[in-house]
Amino acid sequence: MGEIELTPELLERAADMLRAVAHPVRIGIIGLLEGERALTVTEIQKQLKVGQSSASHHLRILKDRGVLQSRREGKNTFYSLRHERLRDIVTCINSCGRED
Amino acid sequence: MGEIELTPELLERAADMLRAVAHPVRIGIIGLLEGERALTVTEIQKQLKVGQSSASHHLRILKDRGVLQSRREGKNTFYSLRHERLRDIVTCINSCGRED
DNA sequence: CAAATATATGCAAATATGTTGATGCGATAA
DNA sequence: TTATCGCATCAACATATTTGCATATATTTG
Repeated sequence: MGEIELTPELLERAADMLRAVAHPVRIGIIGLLEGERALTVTEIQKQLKVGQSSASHHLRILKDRGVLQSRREGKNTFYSLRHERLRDIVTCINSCGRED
Repeated sequence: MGEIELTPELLERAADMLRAVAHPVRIGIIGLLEGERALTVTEIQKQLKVGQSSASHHLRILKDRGVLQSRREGKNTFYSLRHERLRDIVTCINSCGRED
C-alpha cells in the first residue's frame, strides 16, 4: 500500500484520468452514478441542471477517458461507472478539502 | 464511506482541488513527497527534470489550492504534503488505469 | 556593500478546455 | 412516411492553463 512508480507514462496517464474528473459537472455525474446505477443523458442533465449539449459533451469526455461506459437501449443511452473506485476520489477530495 | 453531498459548492471545491492535482508534473511532485518528507524547489526540479520557473509555478498552484504546505529555512523553501491522503488519489487512479 | 544562491513572479505566446446554439441522426410512434 | 424524442456532434467563440524568459526578492557570504 505504498510505492508509486514515477515513470513519465504513468504520470501522463494519471493526469489524463484526473483531468477527466476535474470538473464540477463531471464530478456531479460521478456522484449520481453510484454502484450499478445507470442513467440516461436526460436524467443526468435534469438532475445537474445543465444543457443537453453540455451534458452530452461531458459524458463523452468521461467515456473517452475510461471513466464511464455506456449502452444504448432504444432511444436512450445509459451511462454508468466503469470503476466504482473512482468514487473514492471524490470522497477523498472532499475529506481533504475542509480545513482551510 | 458512502454518500456524497452534491451541493454546487462542494462540486466546485472538489473540482478545484482535483484540477490542482491533475497535471503530470504536479502528480510527480506529490509522488516525491511521501510521508513527512519535505523537499526544496531545487531538489524537486532536478528529480522531475523541469525548469526552475516551472517547478516554482507548479508548487505555487499546489500550495494555493491547499495540497502542499511550505516552510522557509534560510535560502531554501521546503515543500511537503498537507494531506497524506492525497497520495491515495494517485494510487487509486493508477489502479483504475486503462484496460482499453 | 557586492556577489552568489534559492526562489518567486510578471508577462506573453501557444495550447487546451469550456459553452452554447444549430444541426444531424437513429429509434420509435402516429 | 412524417413527426418526435433522445442523443451526438459541429462550429464559433470565450476562458483557462501551460511554458519559458526575464526580472525581482530574500538570504547568506565575502
